[in-house]
Amino acid sequence: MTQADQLSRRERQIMDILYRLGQASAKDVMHNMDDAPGYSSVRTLLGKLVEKGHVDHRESGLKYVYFPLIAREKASRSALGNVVKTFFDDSPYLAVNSLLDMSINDLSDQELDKLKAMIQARKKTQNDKK
Amino acid sequence: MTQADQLSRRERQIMDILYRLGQASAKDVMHNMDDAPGYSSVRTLLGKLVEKGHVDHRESGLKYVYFPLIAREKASRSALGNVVKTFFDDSPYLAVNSLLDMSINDLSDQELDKLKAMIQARKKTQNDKK
DNA sequence: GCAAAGGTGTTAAATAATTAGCACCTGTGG
DNA sequence: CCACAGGTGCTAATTATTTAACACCTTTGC
Repeated sequence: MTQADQLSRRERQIMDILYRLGQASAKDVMHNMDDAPGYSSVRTLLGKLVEKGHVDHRESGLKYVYFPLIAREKASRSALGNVVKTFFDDSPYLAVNSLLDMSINDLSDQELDKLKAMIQARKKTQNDKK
Repeated sequence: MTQADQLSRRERQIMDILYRLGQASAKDVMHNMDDAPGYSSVRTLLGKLVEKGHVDHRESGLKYVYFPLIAREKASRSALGNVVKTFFDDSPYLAVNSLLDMSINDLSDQELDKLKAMIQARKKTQNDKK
């Protein structure tokens, strides 16, 4: 059972915002929801996430700033893995394929070169192991 | 606001299963949840998803088989896009990078070759446009 | 024919999520 | 000094989600 499966609708929404921003005050979170509830509600939700251990907060001047407790990178792997499993028959190849396809206009020549080099390196590694 | 933001915890869980399996009976769905509620509950949830227009069903012999109404490919793009936005600063490059990195052992030499070729083709297209 | 198995539709209850309200505390500017 | 702005903690009510139960219908095997 995955992590996100434990969270309610609003809780996930907020976690995503925290991962996107890195950290955020209650007000920040509210302003980043396009169907935001009241300020008070957002605060309650954040408190619940702290209770559940998904989020922590520190004082920043007069207010609190909240941030995820699971590192962004780890969470990103998990999220990516779920998408691959759910929509790409657990095949990273198909996922990369689709990702390249849908972002054809967002990738610079330079980035494409780097990806090519990275793939080449992977091949080398595999061959070494044989 | 994304599609999944409208669904409750259980509803998303079920949608994911339907996308993973392509189609499924209520019993199939239940057996694919590792924290499954009762059979009756699953049926209610499925009914709600039908009501909301996310899912349809057809008779298959004696029972119903449910399937998502939004095509898998479209949904996959959306899901992938969300992950890129949430965890990779909206950069497809970083996402592909990470995906290659975490699945190094799952990609065959052949697949790596195909990806390389695909990237090469993308570069060509870009150059042609200039 | 008829009981058992395995579906369905519908309804109602319990639980969880979501929202808002109020009292309080702390700097800030006049 | 004191009112105001902008936070916080806590509590309560509403609403949505989640769950289960019951009555019924259809096929299957004896």
